[in-house]
Parts: sequence; C-alpha cells; structure tokens
Amino acid sequence: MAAHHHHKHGGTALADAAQAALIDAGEQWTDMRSDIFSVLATFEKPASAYDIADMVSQKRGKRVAPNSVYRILDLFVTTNLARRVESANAYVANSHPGCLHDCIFLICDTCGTATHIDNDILSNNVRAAAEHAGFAEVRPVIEVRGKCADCD
Amino acid sequence: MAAHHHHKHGGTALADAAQAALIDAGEQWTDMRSDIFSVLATFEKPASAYDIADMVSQKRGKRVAPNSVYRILDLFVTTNLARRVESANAYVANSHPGCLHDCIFLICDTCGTATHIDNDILSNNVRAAAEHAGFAEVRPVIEVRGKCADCD
DNA sequence: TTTGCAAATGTAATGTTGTAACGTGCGACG
DNA sequence: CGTCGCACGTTACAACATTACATTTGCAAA
Repeated sequence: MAAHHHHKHGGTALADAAQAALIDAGEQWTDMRSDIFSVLATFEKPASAYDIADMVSQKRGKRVAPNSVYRILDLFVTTNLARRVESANAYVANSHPGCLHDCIFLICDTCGTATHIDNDILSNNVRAAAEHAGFAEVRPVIEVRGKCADCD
Repeated sequence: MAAHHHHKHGGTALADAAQAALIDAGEQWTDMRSDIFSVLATFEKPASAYDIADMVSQKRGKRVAPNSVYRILDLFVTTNLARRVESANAYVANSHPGCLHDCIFLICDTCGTATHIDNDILSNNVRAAAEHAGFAEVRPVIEVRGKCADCD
C-alpha cells in the first residue's frame, strides 16, 4: 500500500479537487453538480437531500427538486466525492476526493455533527470478518453514535 | 468477562426468552407486544415497521397503526429484544435476548437477508477508536452491505 | 365501590426521506 | 439536418417516521 497524504482541501480548493476527480472518472462537471457540491461542502453537519435542495434552490433562485439532488448525490457517492451517513439519512462531502478507503463516522446525538476517522486496520478487519462469513463485494458501514467532546 | 453461551432460541422459546427479558427490565409483556415480537421473529429478513404493522393487523383482524408499532419497536430496541438495521430502515429480533454486545450485521444487497455476527474484539476496537476521539456513551453501528454466499 | 392515576394503545394528521416515469433541452457526431 | 445520448425538469407517488391528543386498561388509595 503506497503512502499518501491527506491534506484536506477546503473551500474552493476542495471544489477544484472534486471537479478533477469527477472528470477523472469520466463524468461531467456541470453547473448543477458544482452548485450541489459546494452547497454540500458548506454544511458543518451531514445534510439531507432536502436540505441541499432548499439551499441550491435559494442559490439559483429557482426550485430544484429533491429528485435531481438525489441523482447527483448518488453520483457523488459512487465516485467517492461524498458519502452517505446511513444512520442519519444524510450526506457529507469527502474532504479528500480521490482517496477511497472506508471511513468511520462519529455522529454526535446531541449536536448532530459528524467527524470522520480513517482506520484501515479496523475497517479491513471488518471486511475480513464479512468475507469470512461468505460475503463478497463488501461495503462496510461503520458509524458510531455518541456524544462528542464539545457536548459532554 | 464471564463466559456465556449463545444457544439461539427459536419459535416459542424465543418469545418466552423475550418475555422474561422484558419483565426483567421492569416492563410489561402485553398481548400487543407479544404479537409484535412474534411477528418480528417470523421474518427472515429485516422487517420495516410497516411490514410488521400489516402482519399484526392481519393477525388481529384489526388495523394496527404504524406508530403503535414504532413505539413498541423502540421499546424492544432499548431493552435489547430487537435491533434496528440502520442501513435498511428495518428491524430484526435479537435471537438471544439478555446478551447485549454490539453486533455486526451483514446485509445482502441482492436477497435482503441479514445475518449477524458477534465479534467483541472488533466492536471494542471501534468503541476504543471513538472514545479516543473524545466521544462518550458510544453506540457502534457496524453493518456490512455486500453479496451473501447464496447469491454469488 | 368509586375515584384517581399512570401506562398502554388508538386515531388522525403530518412531516421526512426516497423513487419512478416520462418529458425537455442541448451538444456530439454522422 | 437528423438522431442519439446525457443531464436535468416535472409530476406523482411510495416508504419511513413522528406528533398531538383521545381512549382504554389495570391497579391501588380513599
């Protein structure tokens, strides 16, 4: 496994990285996708498709249907630009598009914020356990609900 | 940590064990709860609250509203008689009520069945990682989506 | 017995999340 | 110029979940 850095992108740099990653995946970087990504990236907490739809609608001065948002979020998830937080029915931008390890979300039940940690050893162990049970094409979903340091 | 057996209960024995566990938790074992538990236990796959509502309605010959089901499912989850599968918006009966370790669900994307494995080492590692990040009162959600042995 | 309380369940309405089906605009390419 | 494919729009609906309040039940104190 090659070593690689995780310099997190922020703001415009993040959007640029996302754009590069999408194009690299053979997809287009349209205005709509750009808007949705940047809105998603501004959220502190995991954002629902409807939250995003509202924000993007405001930004564009024209109603954008949840439907359209879902389509693009799905694309983002499959191309690893964003991730779905299953236990919150919500999405977060991937702060380092291009790197694609499994990640572990810590979601605060009090304030709703989600931090994410990478721990390949842990997630690989989960993968291994699932494969040992006969599963293939495994996609781990590792999330932890709890109370964050700020909300103690 | 004391050693303990995991003889899985089935059918009536499971319902009996569930009843004992609920009463032990200071709650009542009512007809409604009994019906909901037994219906839940008959499902092979994770069942949604609405699935259960339908089945119980049939069984009773009278409509049982989803919210009644949710109430009781919540109770079951907090008393460890059932678990919620977050990535499927559905519930499964705990096949050994009374034992309360974290468990890992393997959900087949093809056939929808969920098997569950216990691996305290793994889940404790996840707990530890979360606590190391400043989280308290952690509740791990470890699920793996994939393709089961039967669906290969 | 009756009264009163608390827990469990019923009922209705509504909110939130997610999909399906089909139509439209637009650029690429022969 | 067609026509093909892709992105996006529009509408409708399905699935999941919660809220507020009413009614019933069981139990115990007066």
